[in-house]
Amino acid sequence: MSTKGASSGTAAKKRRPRDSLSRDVILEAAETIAVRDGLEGLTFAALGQELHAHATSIYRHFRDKDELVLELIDVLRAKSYDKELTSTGDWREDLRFTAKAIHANYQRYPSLAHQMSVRTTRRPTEFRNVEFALDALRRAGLDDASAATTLRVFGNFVRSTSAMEASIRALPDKVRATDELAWEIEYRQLPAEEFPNISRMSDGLMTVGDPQIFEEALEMMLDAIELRAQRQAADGG
Amino acid sequence: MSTKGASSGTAAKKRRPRDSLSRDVILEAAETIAVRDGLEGLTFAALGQELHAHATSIYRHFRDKDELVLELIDVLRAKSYDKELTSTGDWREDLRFTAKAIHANYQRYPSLAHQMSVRTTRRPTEFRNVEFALDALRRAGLDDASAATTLRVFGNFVRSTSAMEASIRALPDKVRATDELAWEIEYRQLPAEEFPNISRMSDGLMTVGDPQIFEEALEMMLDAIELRAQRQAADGG
DNA sequence: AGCAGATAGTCAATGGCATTGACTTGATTC
DNA sequence: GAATCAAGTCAATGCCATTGACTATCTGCT
Repeated sequence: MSTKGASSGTAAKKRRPRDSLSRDVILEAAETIAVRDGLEGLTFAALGQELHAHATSIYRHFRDKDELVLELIDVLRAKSYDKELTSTGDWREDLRFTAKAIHANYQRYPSLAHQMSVRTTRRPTEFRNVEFALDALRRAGLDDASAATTLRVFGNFVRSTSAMEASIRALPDKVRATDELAWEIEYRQLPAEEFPNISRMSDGLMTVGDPQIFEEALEMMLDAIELRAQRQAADGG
Repeated sequence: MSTKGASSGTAAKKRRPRDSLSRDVILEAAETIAVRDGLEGLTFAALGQELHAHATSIYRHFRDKDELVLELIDVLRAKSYDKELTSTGDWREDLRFTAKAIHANYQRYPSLAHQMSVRTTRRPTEFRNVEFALDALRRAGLDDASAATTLRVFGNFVRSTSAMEASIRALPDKVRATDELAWEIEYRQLPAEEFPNISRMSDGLMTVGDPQIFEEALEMMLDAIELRAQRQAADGG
């Protein structure tokens, strides 16, 4: 009944119905691919296939790939942690919460993490988080100027550390294996006299992707913030 | 005289003399290009041109681009900070020194920084730095286990923060401008009642590439290490 | 109803890129 | 001085983003 007869028979090439494509539809497909194949798999060709559309149709909705990826990142963030953001009253707990949310989001999409950390730092959609964190820092006892500086320090720390951890996870297994092998081989040849510390602590140094590291680092950062606040209180009083 | 007569006349295509290519020669050319055009400009074609050789000749010396880049990174690091590494006796100063050396190196080659942070973490060539840092941490008062953990925390922190700062610097100007514009526009529309902290501290929040951030973060990390050592001493005694 | 224009999908082509396999050349060795 | 083998070269492949021309299809207008 519809336009071009042969829609029933043997896999006829159909033109996608008009207006069936949109930013949202495309972003959904992009997410599917990104989750399945990572950023490397996210090509216009793959997108076209996923959408049963011609690859270049996407250009009707996004200027270029960068625009698409950036918006995908925003979508994914919104999904993960723009929801509930209510203070517990404990500034440490509040900062810990935001940090872990970012960290978790980066680990969920490892191959996007680097872009997230580098392009996302000043997105308008983050105002709410910035306000929340600033409030926590004020409650920690920092004055306005220190809170602003510390926010940037803390934000950079959380983002960059999370991104690096994720990026290492996102490396192809083969690459990681090769990298580790190179280390192993030379490690065994280290003279204990020249490298006493390494020799003594060898076990503690090997694991790299350990999620424990982030937790430890986070607590240390929070300690440092607390210390800074104490010093400021001492100065002021 | 030489082989194929016409070497004098109008720009004859010469074959590169045998054995005139080597890993070192290629890496030197790679460095030239990387400094001039960044990692994006470092292609086999560009390399070929720089070397007056056919692009694919390089495959006789490196398995693939990854191998080349990785070795380039190693060369650059060796140049920057494998030289002098003598303790000042002050553990804080020693850790600060290594951190700043890494940071400086990353900023010198911004487009390589991300790879440096992700691929370099366990290179055999870093044993000397690891040993040095571990020694400093022991002198700070940490026991073996804590020193090992803290080293990883500190190393991750330094590398990732430095890499992120560099990566942002390495973004094309156009991209950065666009990103900042988006923020600016929405920023002006924020209701001060809903975002009191942001509104009050606006000035302190705008600058992103500020090198001050790294310094602040570093001192905070060192504070945290000191605190940890103090706690450990208190526990033990 | 029928036409004009615009919008959204499609298609074919381009140019950049890494990588591969077949070739050539020249030095070394017997 | 012929065989050999490594090191340069060349042509081709395949993946990728991006562009400009083409073509349906929907909208509103008369």
